[in-house]
Amino acid sequence: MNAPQAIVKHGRKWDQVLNGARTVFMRDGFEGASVDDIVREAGVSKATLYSYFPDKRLLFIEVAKCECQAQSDAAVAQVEATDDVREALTTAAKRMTRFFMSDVGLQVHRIIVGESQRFPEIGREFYESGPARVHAILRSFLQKEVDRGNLNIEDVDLAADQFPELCKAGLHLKMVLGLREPPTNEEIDRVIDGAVDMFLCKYSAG
Amino acid sequence: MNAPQAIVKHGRKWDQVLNGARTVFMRDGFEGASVDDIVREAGVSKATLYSYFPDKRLLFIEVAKCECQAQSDAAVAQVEATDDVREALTTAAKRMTRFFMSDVGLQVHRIIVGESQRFPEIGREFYESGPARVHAILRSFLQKEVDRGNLNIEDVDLAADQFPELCKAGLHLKMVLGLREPPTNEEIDRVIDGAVDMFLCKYSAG
DNA sequence: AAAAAAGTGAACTGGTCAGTCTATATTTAC
DNA sequence: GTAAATATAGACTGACCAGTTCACTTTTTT
Repeated sequence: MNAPQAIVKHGRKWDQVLNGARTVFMRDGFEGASVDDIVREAGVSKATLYSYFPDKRLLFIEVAKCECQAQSDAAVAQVEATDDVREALTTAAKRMTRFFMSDVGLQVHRIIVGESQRFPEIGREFYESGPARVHAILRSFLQKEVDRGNLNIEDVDLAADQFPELCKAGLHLKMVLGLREPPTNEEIDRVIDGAVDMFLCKYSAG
Repeated sequence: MNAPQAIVKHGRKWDQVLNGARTVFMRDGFEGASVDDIVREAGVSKATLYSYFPDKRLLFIEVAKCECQAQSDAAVAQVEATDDVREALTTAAKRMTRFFMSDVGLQVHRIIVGESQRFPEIGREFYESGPARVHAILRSFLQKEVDRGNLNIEDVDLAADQFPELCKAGLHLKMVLGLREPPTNEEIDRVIDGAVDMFLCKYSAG
């Protein structure tokens, strides 16, 4: 029964630490989370946590990177699988918007923005593993459609920046600040359709 | 010489306290600013500060409200003075974008977003005195142009949300996270023109 | 089963900080 | 000129918290 356990690069409690940290950081924010809370939640000793991570900040960066990569991968997967441009954009917008409005998405955004002053590398890691990936994928999708003659875009880079902003349209800021209930599906559709309509109005070929 | 000093609603040192607080909060953020730093900067004793404000949080709210009102008043003034729609929108966009990218605008945004979890009323006060005012003014301007027949907008509320988002277009997030230099005037114009073009492409009458 | 690796718990250090208090001084109002 | 209001310095309290250390236990490897 020498089942070849996947190489455990970090010792038995690595996952516990990371899961506990994710739970507490997402609940209490960076400053609000105490390391003692995290080890309690993780069911792990403080010494163990500090044997994995040199300090609280790097632990948080690890958590944020994992969340971001997972979510941004999911958000843009199979956008390129669709032939119809409107349909592809609508799908992408749906995924993006849902993530923007999700509890995890909002909380990561709050913490990253709040801490980016004190710890600039947090901001960079987040940007690279989240928004930058979305931008790159969107950019290459748009370029492909331009080459195919389906879209007519002078400044593809700008267009790839505009589309995600349109998907936020007022909702995102209000949610980030905790000023409203999560939007209904109808509200999300209204924003998404508005975004796609406006985007295609400007950039449709012909 | 009984010069009728303007009614000092708050004692002689009120302004000193507020100015010192603004300086330190803008430099160090909310958590990063210690009350001792603030009284030192303000040239005032700790007891004096606490005679004006019951706690640090309310002091910060006062500072943030002042900044926001001043800035959002300036940002939308005289938008309605122009007859040409494109010109009016371009002017509004310029003001908004400049504020979004200014040191004060970025820092207020960072602090508010970071602290809105712990102190929800901070988020509300900020929203009411900033974004909500911009939205209201923009909304009424757009409605007026619709009534005049210059614009054709089904959902004026949505449109008034879309326009400010378009003015951010990638730049804002990068600036908030400290990932780039302030944009040049050319970069700002590129974003603004892109925003106005797209907006009018969708909503121009006729 | 023995050795090596990983984990434990709890106490401890050194530091920070919000908010209070007191006895004293200065400014303003009458 | 006197009383009331306002301001002062800074010590103090009580709490919190990141990160260390150490003697001890459990798990894994061989």
